[in-house]
Amino acid sequence: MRVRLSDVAAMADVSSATASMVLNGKAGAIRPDTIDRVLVAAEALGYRPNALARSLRSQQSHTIGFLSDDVVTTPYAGAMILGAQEVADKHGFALLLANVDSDQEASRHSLEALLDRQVDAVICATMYHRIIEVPAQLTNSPAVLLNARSDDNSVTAVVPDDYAGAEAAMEHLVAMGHRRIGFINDRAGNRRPGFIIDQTSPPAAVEREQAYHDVLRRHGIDRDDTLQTRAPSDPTGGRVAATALLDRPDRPTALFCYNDRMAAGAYVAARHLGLAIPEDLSVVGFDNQVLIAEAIDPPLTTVQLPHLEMGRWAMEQALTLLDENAEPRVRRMPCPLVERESVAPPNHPSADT
Amino acid sequence: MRVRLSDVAAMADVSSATASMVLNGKAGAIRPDTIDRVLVAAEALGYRPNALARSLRSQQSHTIGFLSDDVVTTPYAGAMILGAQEVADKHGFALLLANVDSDQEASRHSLEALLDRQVDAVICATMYHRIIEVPAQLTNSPAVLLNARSDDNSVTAVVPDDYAGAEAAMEHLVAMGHRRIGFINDRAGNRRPGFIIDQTSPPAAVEREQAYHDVLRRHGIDRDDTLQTRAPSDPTGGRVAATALLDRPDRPTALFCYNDRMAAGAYVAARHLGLAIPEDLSVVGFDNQVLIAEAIDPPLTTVQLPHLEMGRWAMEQALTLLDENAEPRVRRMPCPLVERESVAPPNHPSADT
DNA sequence: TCGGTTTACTGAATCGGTTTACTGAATCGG
DNA sequence: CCGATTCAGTAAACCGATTCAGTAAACCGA
Repeated sequence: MRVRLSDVAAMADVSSATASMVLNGKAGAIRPDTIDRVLVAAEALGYRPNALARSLRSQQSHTIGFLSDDVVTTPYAGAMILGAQEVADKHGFALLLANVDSDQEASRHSLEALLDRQVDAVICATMYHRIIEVPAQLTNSPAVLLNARSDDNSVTAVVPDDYAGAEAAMEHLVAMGHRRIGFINDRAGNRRPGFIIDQTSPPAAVEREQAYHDVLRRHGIDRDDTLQTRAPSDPTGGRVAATALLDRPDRPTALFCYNDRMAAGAYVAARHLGLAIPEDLSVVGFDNQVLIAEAIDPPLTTVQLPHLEMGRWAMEQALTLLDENAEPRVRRMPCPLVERESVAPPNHPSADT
Repeated sequence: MRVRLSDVAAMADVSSATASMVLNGKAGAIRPDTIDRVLVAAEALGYRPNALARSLRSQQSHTIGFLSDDVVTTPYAGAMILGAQEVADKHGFALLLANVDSDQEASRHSLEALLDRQVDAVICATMYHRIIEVPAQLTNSPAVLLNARSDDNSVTAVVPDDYAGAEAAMEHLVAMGHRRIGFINDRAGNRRPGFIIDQTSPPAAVEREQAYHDVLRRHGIDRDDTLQTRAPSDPTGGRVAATALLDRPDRPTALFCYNDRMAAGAYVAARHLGLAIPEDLSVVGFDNQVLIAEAIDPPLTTVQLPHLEMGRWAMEQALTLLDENAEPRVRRMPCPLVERESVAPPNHPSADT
């Protein structure tokens, strides 16, 4: 079997207590030559401590539970996990995965599987920016919400700053000279709840809409509600919505889309109407789904969701929660604008200013 | 703190040995009323066994290590993890994550972190179908390769059946009446090795090329090497390669692309040349990156990489390896053709048959 | 009534470490 | 030269379960 501490101790001719202290750097009162003997023996035998035994005694598993609500449907998960992973690794922690789905019972079970394994903390990630109800079982152990926050902000959380991201996108369009800017928002609804429950409409949609209006107002552009619409957040939804917005004389010169998939749909609509991007129509998306943004022509200017950074931050917080019990804080992570080639000054600047 | 088994035992007025047996269903020789007392006590106290202690004693952590070589860069990871997760969950196993990168030293360290935690088996996943050298540390514990296989097939592994997938794509094109079919393959090279080392050129590229030629030959279509080209596997590579293939009088009526990103590039090339898809040009991709396939117009017919199924299969194998030690086997998972709208019969059937 | 089984449980060892309290020897101050 | 420290290290308890060997009581047949 595996080499045990006692094997090392025997070889070095010391007690396992001594060997333990040496290998853990608590060798304050151990003679240098003894330390050497232990070190040499450990090396010779290729000793690796049994983390289970260590955790049991020290009541610290050096493991963080990562609970997420649907790994497969979005490619976002990877970035969040990687960010968390990266930080965990640097601190000698490992990530224990569990995923919850719409089945309440199964979800509780998954969470308990994590807790039973004595994870030191859990990171609770959602695939879309959400406001969730924190599972009761989580209140005992340190928890960080990732891409979600609790309704009362009583749990440390990190979410994308959708408002600022949308603001940047809109400011960019306005700076390019656009005055008539359409907004295709997500049609909220039929998000299946799950053990994690939406309490209000998705923050992303409301924040981006707010930013859309605020930027226009700030620049003295009159509100025109016919320029705003909602649709399912997929390419088809985007195409249909964009067609409605664009197929008229006073069409907007730019479109701000809820996400890149809808933006891709808007591209299709524009082409069918004979509108060239960016000459006749500028488009900005959201998410920076590189797969889409680089696959469509021209490459899409969009706003990045900082999944990697959020993952990192969440793990950093989780780890600090282990020593200090800090006040819960909610971090809004910036969403930088990623400029590609779908935005240009309008061909025929509208004259409403 | 947490409720321990001894707390339950005390409440039920039995020894912890008895409580243990009752709760583990080995209560063969325990009186029904005693069983009840224990059950009631456990329920009342909300007892949950400490998995660490249990694992230490039973020498089984009920945890599988999931080692992967780069979670973030591709959206494939999610599906593989989810598949593995799903099966693990069903059997009461959890997934412990680790990722390796190009840094050998760091990678060894990650793997050891898994092994130290006494994972019962390890699934070693790569983001691209590869032939890898299995890390020496893995030879002791059960291991399954996911989306990769070892050079000598001495380790159980599951890979996509790239040959059959490409065959299906080509047969589909031929069945639609195409005789002049272009093939844009991946330009192998500058794949950074890593602790996991490529030994030959990527299997996906060679298998798909083989299938391309075999299908043509099978249908008596003469080989025309000017219809085949290679490029970096991104949209730009696809666009450049497709332009070269299409911008000539005897252009192919269909294009088989190494992946969906290149196919998207081919769309761009076609449009610039005034070719309508699928009327003037049929296109088939590979990967079934839904994000791309549904975002471009028309939706892309492509071949699916069965990541979810491979993830499931790998975990199933890993779990069976725990009880029986079966012969290593290598499974080639089918890659189904996903028909969308980018394929149609050729406009002007070529006359070379 | 008595030896032998069964029944229904318990004590204690164990997994592989960590940590505390303690001890024998060396050292030191006076 | 003696009692008090310091030094270097060890025995044993402990983390929270599982499990084997053992035992007291009940039961059983002759």
